[in-house]
Amino acid sequence: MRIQQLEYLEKIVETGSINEAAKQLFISQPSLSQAMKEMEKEYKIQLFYRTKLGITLTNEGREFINYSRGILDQVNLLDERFGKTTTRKHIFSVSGQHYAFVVHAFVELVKKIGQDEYQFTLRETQTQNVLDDIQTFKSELGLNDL
Amino acid sequence: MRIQQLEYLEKIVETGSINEAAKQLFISQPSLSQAMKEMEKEYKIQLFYRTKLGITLTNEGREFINYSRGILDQVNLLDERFGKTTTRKHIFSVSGQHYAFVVHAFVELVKKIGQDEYQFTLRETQTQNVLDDIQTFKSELGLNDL
DNA sequence: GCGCGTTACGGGCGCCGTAAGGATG
DNA sequence: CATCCTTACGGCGCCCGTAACGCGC
Repeated sequence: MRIQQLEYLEKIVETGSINEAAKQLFISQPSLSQAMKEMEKEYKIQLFYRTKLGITLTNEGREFINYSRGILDQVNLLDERFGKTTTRKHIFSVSGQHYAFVVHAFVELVKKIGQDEYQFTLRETQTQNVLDDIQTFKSELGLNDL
Repeated sequence: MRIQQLEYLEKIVETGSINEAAKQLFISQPSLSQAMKEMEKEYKIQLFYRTKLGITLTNEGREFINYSRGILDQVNLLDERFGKTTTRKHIFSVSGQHYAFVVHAFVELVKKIGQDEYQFTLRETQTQNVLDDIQTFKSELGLNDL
């Protein structure tokens, strides 16, 4: 079992959907699905009922995530004490309209640079908001189709 | 950070030596050394003072291992609840005199079979004890140079 | 057909082992 | 020179991404 898998699980429960969780975790949906399968196999339990409207936890799954949170809480304590997040990160933010190529390029950038030194933010909004974000220095980069 | 790395750290502290810990963990000493370096780099801390007589924890290292134990305790709770150890494992034990080739073959076996279904034990002792172990069914296999 | 999750498969990175190096008693 | 740890380097396994599939609305 990897700590990462537990974090994945948390996100899935939070969103109620493997698809949505995968987007927020910046990984592909099959990878996430497989990661959960691995844990289910490792502990020989079933975590979710898979339905067409996302997923719901089984009773075992509910119990499992309680233990999982105990672990993640301890991990967070360690990370906070030993400066995983204490060092102020540089910020790089992009505001733009919703286009697949924007999201894709942004994800690729995040993966290439890594999140050790930078805090990345992508804001998907409307034309005028993009202009405002740039004018107020809320984002470093704006994309419009004007 | 991997849970495995924390378990490695525990063993090193327990034995006071990277060399000895590596033997007990069935991994090579450089691998273990590298695993600790990775954590030190990840959190930008120094865990040990490396001396010729093994290692000793730094103050930061002492604090780190306290957090580490908090995590491992939670992990153990989960493992115990979800049957990592509950299913009784088959036992395969070997008693023999201390020979490098015996240790090597044993380790290779453990790696090949895996520790999911079997509980492996290697007893290194003297000729008579080997005979006793076999006679009392304490071990399944004995090796002597008679 | 669209949206959800799964299965199949190839590639790249990371962990481990072997070998060689450095330091200290 | 013996012991302990580190550095260098190659291989294999594992995780992820792309692609194709199954299934229900």
